[in-house]
Amino acid sequence: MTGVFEALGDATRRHVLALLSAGEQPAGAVVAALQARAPISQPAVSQHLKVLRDAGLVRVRAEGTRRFYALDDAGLAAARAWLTQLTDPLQGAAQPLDALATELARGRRADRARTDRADRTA
Amino acid sequence: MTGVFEALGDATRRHVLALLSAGEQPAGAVVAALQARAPISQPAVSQHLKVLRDAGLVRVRAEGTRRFYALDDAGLAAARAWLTQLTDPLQGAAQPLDALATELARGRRADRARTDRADRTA
DNA sequence: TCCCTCCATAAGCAAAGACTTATGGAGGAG
DNA sequence: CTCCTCCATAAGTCTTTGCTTATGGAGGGA
Repeated sequence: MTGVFEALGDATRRHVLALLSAGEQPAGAVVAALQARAPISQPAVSQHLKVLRDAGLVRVRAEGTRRFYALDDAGLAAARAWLTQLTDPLQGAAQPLDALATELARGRRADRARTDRADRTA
Repeated sequence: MTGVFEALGDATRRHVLALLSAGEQPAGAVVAALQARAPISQPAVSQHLKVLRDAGLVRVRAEGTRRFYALDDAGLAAARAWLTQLTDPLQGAAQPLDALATELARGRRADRARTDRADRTA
């Protein structure tokens, strides 16, 4: 949970998150997607994924030799909560409900997720 | 509007935003508050305020020789919107309403030092 | 077994950025 | 006008960090 905004501060990492918003993906797919946009090496992407992991913004699931990355609501909810609290000081109680709602939405989408294009504003 | 998350990526700048969440403050007060925490020079704070300004996270109001800084919902709403869109792709239409709601809350709080707030995201 | 693919870590480098001191303009008080 | 306070910008230093190439472990297929 440390360094959530530090992790979000990099455009490449935000692009990774946007990619994963389309659903769970193996590290190799993330590398390929980023390289389709700008030249970047595999280790560089791996390092970015580590930062996102340490920040609690993504989580990994190992399957054979592949590592599947997906968004993690732990960090995302933390970031949203901090921003919300900035303007709405006592929104603390409503936060868990909001987190639950987005979690449900994410899980639903993850089921039918496919190799769509994902190019959100970064 | 460019560089919202880059601006949020620095802990000192986030501390400035937290300070301003208590209400509008002159630059000098921000400097004093930060120096009460860790040694930092006045120009350093001024540079941080510039970054926040360029990111649309704060706005300035000149009064005599003082510059009063306050939170700006332009950047804050943009950040929240990006995070929300990451997990809830279809929330695009509801976003403006949310921004309006927090804007109203902010304005109300600015009038009175302390206020109570309820509901939203039922 | 050997090899090949997938991915993470190590080490070094170069660009970005956060900090410093020095300076100067703008506005109020005397 | 003169001085003094408040604040922003300039210039330079030093740390941070994002990138590279090199390497090696883990797992699957032959």
